[in-house]
Amino acid sequence: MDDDRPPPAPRIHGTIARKLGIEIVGGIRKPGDILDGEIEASEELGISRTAYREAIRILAAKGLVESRPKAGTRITPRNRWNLLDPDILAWTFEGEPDAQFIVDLFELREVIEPAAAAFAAQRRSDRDLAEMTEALDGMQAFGLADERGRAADQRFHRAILAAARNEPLTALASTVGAAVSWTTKFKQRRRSLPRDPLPDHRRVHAAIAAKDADGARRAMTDLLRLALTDMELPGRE
Amino acid sequence: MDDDRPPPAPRIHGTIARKLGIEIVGGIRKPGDILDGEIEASEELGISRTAYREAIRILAAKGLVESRPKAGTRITPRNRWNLLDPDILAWTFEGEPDAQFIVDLFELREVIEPAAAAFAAQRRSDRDLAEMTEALDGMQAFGLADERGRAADQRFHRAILAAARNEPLTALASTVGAAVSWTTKFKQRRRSLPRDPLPDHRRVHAAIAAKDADGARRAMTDLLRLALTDMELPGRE
DNA sequence: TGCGTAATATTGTATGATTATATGCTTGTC
DNA sequence: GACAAGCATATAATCATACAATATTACGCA
Repeated sequence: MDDDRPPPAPRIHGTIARKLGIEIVGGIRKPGDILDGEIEASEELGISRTAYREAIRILAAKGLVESRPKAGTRITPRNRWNLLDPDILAWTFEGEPDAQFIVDLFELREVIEPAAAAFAAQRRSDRDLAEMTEALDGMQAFGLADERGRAADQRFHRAILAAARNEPLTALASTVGAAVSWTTKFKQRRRSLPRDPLPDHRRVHAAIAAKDADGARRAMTDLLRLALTDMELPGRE
Repeated sequence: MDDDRPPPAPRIHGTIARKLGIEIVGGIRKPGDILDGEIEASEELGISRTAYREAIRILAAKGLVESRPKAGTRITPRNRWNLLDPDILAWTFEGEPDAQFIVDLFELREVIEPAAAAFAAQRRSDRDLAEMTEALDGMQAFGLADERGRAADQRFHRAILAAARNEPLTALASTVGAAVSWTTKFKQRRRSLPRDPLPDHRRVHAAIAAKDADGARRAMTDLLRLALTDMELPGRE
């Protein structure tokens, strides 16, 4: 089921798509803007028109741009963007994401993850639980200052979504993962790691292990609340 | 903010991407399968290699396939697919979606929409409310047997998500919309329209109008429960 | 049997030419 | 002066072909 195949080496079209994507979600290019023509743009980038066009196709597939003959390729309004697309999310955090966006993302997590934890408590297999345990141990062993520790953190949350046995829900894993990784990055930038997040995680784990759905839901809600307040972000409005 | 521009005329790469996409999500082509080489495939379809490649780029952007030199283009495992992508969702419902998938989608709605309704009750503008009112009137005027009535139904749910003032949440609108439209289609196929769904909707509307967050949450939960039981789908497992 | 190495099939990239499309202007009409 | 119809044209869409890069596979060697 897992694919241990190494990720393909980066190709030009992907590289360009990423570059343009970052510029778009980062606000350097705004909705309504019209990109340069294919010939001009590809020359400017020093690549062929073929590669450039394929990059545009990628962006169009994610709803970032829309191109039509004679009119050119223009950036679509934000509400047409597939904000939950893993690449778009990654590109968003490549730059300096809007504070409100992070708050929104956490709000979404507070909707998704407690429910997922409750489902997971009911439906988990022993293998799911083992995966969570392993991830938690990884967090403890390395700490969130270490890259491996952060990866374990993501693995924990991902394992819960997987254990919920709901495919569309699982598809949100990358969304959640993006928020998770940003959290710790953000906190470390502020040099404020006031609280050890591990006990919160252990409580969630224990509830899922005990197949206590309501407990898992509550524990996950607490975990998220605390994580958000730790970030000391401005509230809504 | 809305874009009243007519949708671009269908192009070849989009058409082919759609065709292949439907075959993939429909299970005709399975994860691990390797597609024919570019030259062979494009000849078979009667198109140029360029157009075929752009179609593949679209599918790759949505996580359906992955191509590498010498190895060919292969269909990725399901857990890599962006199931929430609007196109993938549409393609899924183009064929005969798995019953379990529909159940999962409703489960996701039961997580998302009640929370969205609660947020909407707190944050809605008068304009949001007017949009919901209009949509509801449209449902009543045309009924769900009419295409315009179904469109109004989707508009209602979309308006609630929009009123929740949370961008990532709003991005799930197409996901929810797909489930909404499928619901009525499914029910009508069974020739069973046992209950008028309008009162359920009115209750949600009233709670949001009154800025009653908890009431909105409950009303939406009820609405979804009833809609699901109406479909008479088999339960989990 | 294992490892290194090279042959080779396949995708990736580049270039140039042609076609189709919708825009925006121009013209004509009221 | 405003508006509608029609056309010229810029632009993306498609096609065709050639060449480069890459990773798999098979082969040969230790």
